[in-house]
Amino acid sequence: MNEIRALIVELVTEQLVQLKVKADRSEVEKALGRPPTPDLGDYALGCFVWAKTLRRSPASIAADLAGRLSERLGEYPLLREIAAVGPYLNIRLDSAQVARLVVERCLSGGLIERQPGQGKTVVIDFSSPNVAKPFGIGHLRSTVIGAAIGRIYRELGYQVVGINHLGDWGTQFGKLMAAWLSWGDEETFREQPIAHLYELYVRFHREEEADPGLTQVARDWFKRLEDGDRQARDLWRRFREASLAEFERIYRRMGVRFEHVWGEAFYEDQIGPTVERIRKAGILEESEGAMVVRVEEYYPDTSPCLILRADGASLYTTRDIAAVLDRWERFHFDRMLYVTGADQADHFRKVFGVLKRLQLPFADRCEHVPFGRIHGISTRKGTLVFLEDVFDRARELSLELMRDREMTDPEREVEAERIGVGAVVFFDLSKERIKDSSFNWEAILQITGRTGPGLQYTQVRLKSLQARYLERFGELPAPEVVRWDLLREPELMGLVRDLGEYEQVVFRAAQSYEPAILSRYLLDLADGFNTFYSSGQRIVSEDAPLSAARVTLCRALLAVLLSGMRLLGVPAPDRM
RNA sequence: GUGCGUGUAGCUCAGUUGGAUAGAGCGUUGGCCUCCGGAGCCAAAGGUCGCAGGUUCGAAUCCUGCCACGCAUACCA
Repeated sequence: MNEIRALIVELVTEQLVQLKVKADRSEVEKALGRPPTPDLGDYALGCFVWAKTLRRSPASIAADLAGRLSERLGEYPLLREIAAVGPYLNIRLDSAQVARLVVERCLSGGLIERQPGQGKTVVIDFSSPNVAKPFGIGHLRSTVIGAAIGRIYRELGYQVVGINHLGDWGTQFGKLMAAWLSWGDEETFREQPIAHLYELYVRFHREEEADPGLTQVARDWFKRLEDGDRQARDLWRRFREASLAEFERIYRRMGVRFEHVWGEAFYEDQIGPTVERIRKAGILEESEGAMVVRVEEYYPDTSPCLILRADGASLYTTRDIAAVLDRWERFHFDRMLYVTGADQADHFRKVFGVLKRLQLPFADRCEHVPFGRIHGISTRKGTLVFLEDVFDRARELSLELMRDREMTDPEREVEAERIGVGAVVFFDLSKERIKDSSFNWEAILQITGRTGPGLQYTQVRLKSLQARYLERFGELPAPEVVRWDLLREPELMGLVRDLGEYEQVVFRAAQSYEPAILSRYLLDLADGFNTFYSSGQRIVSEDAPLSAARVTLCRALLAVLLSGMRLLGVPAPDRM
C-alpha cells in the first residue's frame, strides 16, 4: 500500500510543479488523506495549502489537477478515477489490482517487509514485580505492554533484550524482615509463602502508622542486608526464591519471556563503583547529610537526585543508574526503554539527568514509557486484586459459555484458558497507555463488543469458513488464479485497503510505544468483516470463482489478525 | 505552591498528528437465526468536544489563561 501512496504523491507533485508551484513530496504526502466516506474514493487530497501561492481557490486547483491527472489514468492500472469534489481531489483505485497486490502479499508471509531495526538493539525493562508481594493486576500493565512492545520491535528486526528488573532489594525488605521476625510463622510460610509475606507486609504498614519508630527498624534491617549480615541474607534468599516460583507460573500462562531476570540486587556490587564514578565526575554534592546530584540544568523544576541516604545506604535511583551503566557495557543499546507507571516520571528525569551530567553519550537513548494508574487497588492497604484470580475468572466464564459446544473436555479447557488470558491481556492493551482506569471486574471480563474475545471470535469464524470451503471445494485456491474483479462489495474493498495498512500500523505502534494502536486496528478489521458477514452474502457458495475470491481475502484477513494478535500476546483459539 | 498527566454520548474510550456531516463499545429501546459459528449484525435515542479567549480559509486537535481530577514534589519502590 505504501507504493500506491508513493505513486499518487509522485504524480500529484509532478502536476503541481507544472502548475508552477514549488511543491515537494512531503507537502503532498502530508495533505494526502482519506475521504470521510468510502463512496468518495480511496484517497483524498485537500488542495488548500497551494491556494495562497497560486492565488486561486482550492476548488479550481483541485479541478485542474483532476483534469490533468485523468488524462494519464491509462498509464497506471492501479488508479481508476480521479475527480475533484469542491477543494478536494478524490482518487479511486482499481480495486481488483489493489486486492491482488495486498492479498498476495499477506499470504506470502510478507506482512512486514521493512526491517528498520536491522543491527540495532533495544533493551526493555519491564514487568519488574516486587519480590514478596503477590503479582497483582497492577503488574499486568508493565508486563503486557512491555512484552507487546518487545515483540513488535523484534518483528521490525531489532535485537530485543527484555529484562525483568525484579524489585528484590531496598527498604521494603527491611520492612519484611522486621515483620517476619515479629509475626512470621514457618508453617504458614511453607504452605502459602507469598500470601503469608503479603499479610506480613500489610500488617507492617498498618502498625507503622501507629508506631513511626518501626520505619527506622526497617531501615536498619535493610542496612544490615546491604552490609552482608548473615541472617538478613538468608531471609532475603528465601523470600526471593518463593516469589520467583510464583511469578514464573504467571509468565508461563501469559507466554511472556525475558532474556534476563536481573533484579536490583544483581547490581548490588556495582553500586559502590557507580557512586565513585559520579564522585570522580565532580557532580556529587552533600546536602542535608545525603549525597545528591543536581539535574536542574537539564530538567528545570526537578529536585536533586538522591544518590546515597544520610546513613550511606543506596536508593533505587542509585541502583537504576548502576543498572543502566551495566546494560550499556553489555549491549551498547540503541534504545533503553523503561516500561513503568507514570508516577515514576520524576524518578526517571532524575536518573536521565544524572546520565546527562556524566556526559554519557547514551543518555538520550533512554526513554521512560509510562502508563496510567489503576485505581481502587493498593498493595499496602490490602485491596490488591490477584492477577491469577482475574485469569481464572475469565477462564471460568469462557468455559461456561462453551458448555454446549461439542468438544472434548481437555480441548474446552485449553481454549477457555486461551480466551481468558486473551480477554485480560487485550483489555489492558486496548486503551492508550497513559490513561488511568479503575479496576472493574465487569469491564475486564466483558466478552461482547470490542474486546479480546470479540476479536478471537472473528478469528475463529474465519478459520471455520476456511474449513467450510475445504469441505466443499477440496483445496484452497492459489491466490494467483483468483479473479479479484469479483470482489465488488464496498465492505470487502474497505477490508482490502485496511489490510494493506498493516505494516504501517505496526510501525506507528512501535514508534509511539503504543500497542493500543494495533489493538484498535485489529478490531476495526474484525468489525469490517463482520459487517459483510452478516449482510446476507455468503463467503462460501455454489459460485466457485466468487467463493475462491472471497475465501482468499478471508485467508489474508486471518493472516493479519493472527500476526497482530501474536504481537499483542493474545492467544488465538481454534474454537470457542 | 510548582512540575507532569488527563478532561469528547449516562459509563468506557476512538478521532489517521490542522481538513469534508465528531465516531465506536457497554447500557437503553426496537429489529435480524429454513443457509457459512448470534461472543455477531442492523436501526433508534444520546454531544455547549471542561470553560474563555487567540492563531487561519478551517480547531476536539496548535497557543495563552482559567476550572476539575490524578500523580509527583529528596533520604520508599
